[in-house]
Amino acid sequence: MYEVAEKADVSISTVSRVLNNSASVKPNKVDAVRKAMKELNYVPSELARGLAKNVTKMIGFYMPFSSISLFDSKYALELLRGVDKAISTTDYSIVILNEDVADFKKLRQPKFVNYVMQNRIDGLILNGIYQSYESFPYFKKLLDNNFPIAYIGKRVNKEGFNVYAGYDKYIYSMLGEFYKNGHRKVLALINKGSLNFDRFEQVIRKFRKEHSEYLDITIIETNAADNSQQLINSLKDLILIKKCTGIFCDITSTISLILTFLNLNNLSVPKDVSVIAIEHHKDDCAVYYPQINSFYVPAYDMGKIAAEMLISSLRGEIVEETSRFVHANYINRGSMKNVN
Amino acid sequence: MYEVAEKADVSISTVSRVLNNSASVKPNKVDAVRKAMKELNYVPSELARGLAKNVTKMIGFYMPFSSISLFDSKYALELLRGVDKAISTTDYSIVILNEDVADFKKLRQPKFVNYVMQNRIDGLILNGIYQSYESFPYFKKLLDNNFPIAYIGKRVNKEGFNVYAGYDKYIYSMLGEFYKNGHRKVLALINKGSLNFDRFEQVIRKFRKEHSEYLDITIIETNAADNSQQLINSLKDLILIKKCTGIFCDITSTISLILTFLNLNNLSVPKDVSVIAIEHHKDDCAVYYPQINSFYVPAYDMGKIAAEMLISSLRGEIVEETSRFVHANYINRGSMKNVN
DNA sequence: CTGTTAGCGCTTTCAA
DNA sequence: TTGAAAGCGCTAACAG
Repeated sequence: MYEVAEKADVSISTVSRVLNNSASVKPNKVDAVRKAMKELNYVPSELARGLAKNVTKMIGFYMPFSSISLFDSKYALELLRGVDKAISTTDYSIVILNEDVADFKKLRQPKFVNYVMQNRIDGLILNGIYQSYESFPYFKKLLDNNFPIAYIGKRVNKEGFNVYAGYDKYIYSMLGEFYKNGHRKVLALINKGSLNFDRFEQVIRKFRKEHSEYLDITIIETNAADNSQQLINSLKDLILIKKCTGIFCDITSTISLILTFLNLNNLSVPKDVSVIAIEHHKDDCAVYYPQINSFYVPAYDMGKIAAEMLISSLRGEIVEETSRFVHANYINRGSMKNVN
Repeated sequence: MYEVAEKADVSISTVSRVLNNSASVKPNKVDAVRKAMKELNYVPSELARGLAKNVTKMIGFYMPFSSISLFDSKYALELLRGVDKAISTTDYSIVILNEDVADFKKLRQPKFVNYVMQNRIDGLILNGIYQSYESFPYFKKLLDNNFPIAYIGKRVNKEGFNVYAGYDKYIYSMLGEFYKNGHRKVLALINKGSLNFDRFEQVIRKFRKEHSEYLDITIIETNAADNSQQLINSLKDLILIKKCTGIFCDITSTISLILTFLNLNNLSVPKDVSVIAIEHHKDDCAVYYPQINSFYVPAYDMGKIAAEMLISSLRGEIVEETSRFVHANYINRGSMKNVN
């Protein structure tokens, strides 16, 4: 910077002003500075800038740890892909605030808290904190202090920005699909990392309360890392013996296995078993044979929207809608049979 | 920091020394400082530290842009997952240096160059630069300047660290599998984002030179974002009309479609068509029905190894092996038939 | 072993 | 419209 100032025959303050458009500078000096910057191949240090301005041009992306890592979840990745899309056109970058479980125990507070306190990030994008009792209080505090946060999930506060797809709502609709098509015994495969176990059960209770006939739902927790043998055994029990006529999968990664299993047992979809899944990427469930009905939860869009709201507000623009709902569309591909 | 110094009744240098273990400090003072830090809930600013020490505790992850984004590629994500695994147990974080194509044109140099020049990252993990003629020169220059880099791909220099799976080698083996099982007309589906198009053709040329009978390989470029109709048309041409007896997929995402297509046309694997794919995640090809043979390229391990080498060297440890080869295992699941 | 002091590279009053 | 100077929060000689 000194060199630039020298070469352009001005003071470093003027260089700074040119860099930031922060005050009026005589056009000829502006040109001189620009020229000098070019010739010297000058790149300002964001670090020093950050120190002076308390700004880092970094956005943290955090998910509370669970049995699975951020990168093990297709949903999280779709979210991140959307965030990345929005961020990559700006001068901000994404920092992955992924957390080791051991770390958490040592620090006794989520990684994102440290990053905020150290002024290493200007804003935060969070997912799933609602479901994490360890992280939630810290999140709430940051929110109360008006730290710029966009989170994916139900709104919890007046502060911050959020995007949500209404999990309770589309799960309820899903149950409704089975119910109205006459299914009364359904198997639900819930991924262990999804953190939504409790909410799922809640929705079931609500659904039962509001419907006359009993909907028998057996929940199996699946684990991406697990050996598939365990799942196969469950399928044997519940499909072959208990005769469930419907299957719900909350992630797509188990679908192949299910279809293979049914195939091997001479059962077909939807003739013998109806299937509904959640897809976080459009048409992920259309690649199977047969194609599978799904609720499409547009994680990519959600991440993108969250990031866009955050960036806008960071730039000082006013964001009118601080809470955004995205609809989870039900896509009928013929894997649901009416058994009445 | 001042407050801590005051509270502990020492100077800020002593606080700094305690923080960094940089010099011997009297135990009782150490305790006093530690205590003051706790009480004040003091968190040192990595930013200021970085400015003074020229260190940021950040590792950049970069892939040259191509038709697809980093987050659209399963391979890249597996890599990143491995990197994350290694990084998450350290005090470093990953910065995603994803690039917008428009950005690149504006800056006229890859994003990672700016990050290095701005001292925003301490090290760099790169993938696929070998195949990118735009990024390669910059990469080479950084390497020559001994900037800490670990890259995935063929070794190009004495400097830096690299991990490679030997693309040419396992592609050659793959061709060999088809050849020795009597296949002479094979369809190869190459993902457009993989950047490996040229290398693939090179390997074919080499293979043909070294084998007496002609291996007829038709390459189709697939595009993850594309409508699948185009691929189906190609399959009709090449499988139904040209009667290719083998299919090679370099990514798993097209497998479902292929199996569905074959199924609809009353063709079965491996009776009518033999299939080999590349899987970047263990047993990804085992979920299909029937299961598909694959070369397992352990992207997760590769990312992990790259990150580990980089971190070790950043910590000042000496890394003896600066180049690591990981073997791509061929897994036979019965989707290859001998047609002799 | 410890305090003083001069930076790291930039921003931002404050005067001029 | 511009320059001088005082920081941002920390580290690293240097001197004692």
